[in-house]
Amino acid sequence: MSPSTTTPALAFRPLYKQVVSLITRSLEIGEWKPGVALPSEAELAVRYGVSQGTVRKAIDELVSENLLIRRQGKGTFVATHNDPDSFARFLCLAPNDGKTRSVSNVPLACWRAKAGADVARHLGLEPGALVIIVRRLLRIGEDPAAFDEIYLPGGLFSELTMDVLNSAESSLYSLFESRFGVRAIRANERLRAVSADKVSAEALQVAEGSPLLLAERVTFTYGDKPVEWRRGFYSTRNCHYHNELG
Amino acid sequence: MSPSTTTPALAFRPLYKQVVSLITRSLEIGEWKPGVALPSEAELAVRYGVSQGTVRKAIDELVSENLLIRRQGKGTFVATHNDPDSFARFLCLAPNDGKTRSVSNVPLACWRAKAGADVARHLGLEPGALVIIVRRLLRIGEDPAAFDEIYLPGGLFSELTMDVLNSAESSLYSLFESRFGVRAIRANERLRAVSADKVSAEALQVAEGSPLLLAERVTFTYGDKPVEWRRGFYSTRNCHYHNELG
DNA sequence: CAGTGGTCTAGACCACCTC
DNA sequence: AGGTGGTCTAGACCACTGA
Repeated sequence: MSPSTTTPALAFRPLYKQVVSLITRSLEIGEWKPGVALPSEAELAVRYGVSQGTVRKAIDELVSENLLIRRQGKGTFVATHNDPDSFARFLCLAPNDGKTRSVSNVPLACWRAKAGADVARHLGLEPGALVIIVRRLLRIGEDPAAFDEIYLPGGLFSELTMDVLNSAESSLYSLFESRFGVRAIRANERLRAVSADKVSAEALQVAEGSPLLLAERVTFTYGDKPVEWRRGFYSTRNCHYHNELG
Repeated sequence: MSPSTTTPALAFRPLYKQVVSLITRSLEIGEWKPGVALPSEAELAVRYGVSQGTVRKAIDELVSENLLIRRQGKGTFVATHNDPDSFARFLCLAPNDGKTRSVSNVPLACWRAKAGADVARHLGLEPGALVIIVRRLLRIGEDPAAFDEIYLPGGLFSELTMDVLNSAESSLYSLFESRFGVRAIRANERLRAVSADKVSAEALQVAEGSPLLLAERVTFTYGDKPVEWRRGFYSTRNCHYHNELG
């Protein structure tokens, strides 16, 4: 893998970027499972035929993308949603008073349907393809905080049932990861303010017509492949959606 | 600046972190103004008595914090809100149809007042201190999209008047930077869904009671010093607030 | 103690921009 | 041609972890 043989004149691709690709591929095919340690930087350097510095730079990039986690003196680990650190990484809701409360997940329903045009587009499926729909309530402390309708591609989650949802003790992304081998990496969210319809008003125990925060989310796994489309209605009486602008 | 003399046993501080501090300080005191080029990495290495690699690592960090911008072959520049790249960096509103539209800023009012407990707390001022309050409308294309009430510490913006606001052609942060030497670096935002009161309904041309997105923002400059507290009401009929979760 | 990631250096060479 | 940032290397040493 010497630079001279792998870098055509017009599309220069640094060595460390190639190492990024190779490591990503290994993550993708499951060579290293979530939570386990990668080989040491020195070993990887030998494996890829580059210097340790180049491996470090590649890992730097993957750490900044939240695919890997470094722990000094221990090693470099594959990120996982089962970890306490990145447990509710995609949950932007927080109590107004700043006190931390337990978050609990209450599955309400789970059924199969054919994808409409909208859902199919967001999930990159053919219209009419099988999708699994999950309704659930999220409680923060005692308060019902979010009412979510979640659309999943049938091909990836075929074993998902109400029983499976009920047996899960942790977050949905954690369940997706350990039970279905689907790792959520990043997500795009769009927020709007809407009036509560009957169903969400009831679930969230607010008056029909109350203002709610509507969050529509597409979640991606490796290779920017969409694996979830979600509509969440957030009650912002006791909570808020927080965002850091950098 | 050898490591042995500058790193007490219990609080190890890497050299490059110290360089980060030194560069930040120079930015803070205005040694390098927004938009201009820093000395080359080699020059900085000499200046700080470290290797070029260490300077690079320091700059890497400042680039990732959006304080500096690298341009290969040209140099490293101080980030600025006047730049087309980072023009509306803190604006998360986008049209639903994805088409880009011009964003225009319509100042509505500007007056002085004494800070209430809330505002004082967010701005780190004494209650009763002088604050300047600005009301403005943001149009995206032709649509009124946001109605903002902005609280600024009187000490930093004493020259701010309606005339100044009207004469500004670009974003507010750009104005703060070039006219008042106050550089907005990052911000924390809290979102809620609320019902439109009379004033905001009128400004945004929606029915009173319509659901609106309320964004409360604290903006910080160097050293995590708060310089702005803002309440923005967003109409999400034609726009949405977008957020990327990594 | 040995193994891991983290820092720092010096030097070579490459890609990009401008004159 | 000469400057800038960007990549890559090899090697030394430091800080942290756990047996």
